[in-house]
Amino acid sequence: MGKDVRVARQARGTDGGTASKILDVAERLVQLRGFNGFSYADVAEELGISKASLHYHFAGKAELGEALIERYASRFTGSLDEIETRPIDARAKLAAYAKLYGDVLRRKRMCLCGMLAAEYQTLPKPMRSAVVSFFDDQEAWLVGVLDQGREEGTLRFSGSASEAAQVIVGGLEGAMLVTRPYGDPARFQIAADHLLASFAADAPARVS
Amino acid sequence: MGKDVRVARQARGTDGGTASKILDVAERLVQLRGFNGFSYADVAEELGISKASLHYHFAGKAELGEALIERYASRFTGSLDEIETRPIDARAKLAAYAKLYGDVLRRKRMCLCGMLAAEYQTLPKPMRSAVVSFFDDQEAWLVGVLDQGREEGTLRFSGSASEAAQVIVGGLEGAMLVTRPYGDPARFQIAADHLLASFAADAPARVS
DNA sequence: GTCTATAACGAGATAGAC
DNA sequence: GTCTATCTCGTTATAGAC
Repeated sequence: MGKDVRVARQARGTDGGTASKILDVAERLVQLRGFNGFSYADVAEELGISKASLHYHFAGKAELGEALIERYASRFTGSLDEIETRPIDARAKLAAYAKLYGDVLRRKRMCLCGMLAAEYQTLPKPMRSAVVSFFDDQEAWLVGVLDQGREEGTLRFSGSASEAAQVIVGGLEGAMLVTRPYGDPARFQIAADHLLASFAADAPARVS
Repeated sequence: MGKDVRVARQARGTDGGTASKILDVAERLVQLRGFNGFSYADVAEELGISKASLHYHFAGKAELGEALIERYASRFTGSLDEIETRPIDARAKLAAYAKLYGDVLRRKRMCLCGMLAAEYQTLPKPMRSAVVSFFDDQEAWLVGVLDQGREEGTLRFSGSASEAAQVIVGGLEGAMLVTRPYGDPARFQIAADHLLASFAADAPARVS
């Protein structure tokens, strides 16, 4: 493996190095407790290293936060690409998309960017931009699926594909948000199924 | 006005006294920044009083938080009662319900309990219970409206009314959550309209 | 009911040795 | 890369005067 690849993986926190482990722990803590609900001390203790070492890898909490979103978004993009490679129709792609959210919830976590959306007003500017970009990316991918589904006849919706994509992202994030206090994944599934059904073409259109 | 009423109003923060003003400021700060995103110092400075005075009215942040949810839930219940008095069908009641959320969002705020749901894992136990109770109350009211709508033929949905209520609460909370970073209320409205339409009976049923 | 003062703790961050 | 030690500041909370 060339040095460039190694450096790139390290920067992205995809290898098994310390930076990667820091991101793993911090990511879980943010998804569970929020960006304002964890500290460098929490991460350091869990990894058995000092707070000072954290600052070597990530200058400050803001930079750590940026790296968290970047890696999370990158992984999500990877999952979306993988779904695109499957020989399935658009409706099934939508179901696979919803399952990504369900997988996060089954690990007792909130979507990283959904959590950060709640804390949006307290975030440093670079993190804010990254959160919005995450949602933009999600919706751009969904627009492609929705257009495909409308063409092939598996999906049906009124308004623009962009609007429909916003409805889907909001619906899934909200289902995660409200489900977590109840600790019952079935609750999420009901909302997700309803949402998907409201875009399916195999039932008569209902959204005027 | 009798002493009992006065004491009760004071306890609930519905009069214009100091406790009420503290709740007003704290409520806005939590809805904007989250429970872990504001401090006693923030509230004290805005009101021009000392932090120590805050502790006279609310022993600690946890007690302030409980009082916040209690008052918020109580006001919300009042709004639901008011909707119930209107001579309108269930579908219109559902639209009025969604408008309550839209009103919050137009003030740039997140639903108090939606915000607290994100921070759920970091909340003191009494606050957690109060948050869950809030959602339970919302859904109980919605169940009544949904049953009415199904009987009178203005609403249509598959599954139990309870499940439908969960879908509605999650959908509205999620639309608020994702809309706020964009600062565009129209985004919320699109999601809310879609949600309402998916339960309306004037279009053919689509949720299997 | 409100104040000043301060305690007690935790947060993010830095210096400099190893 | 990682450490110990330290700094500075913010946060919650309390004591006690007025």
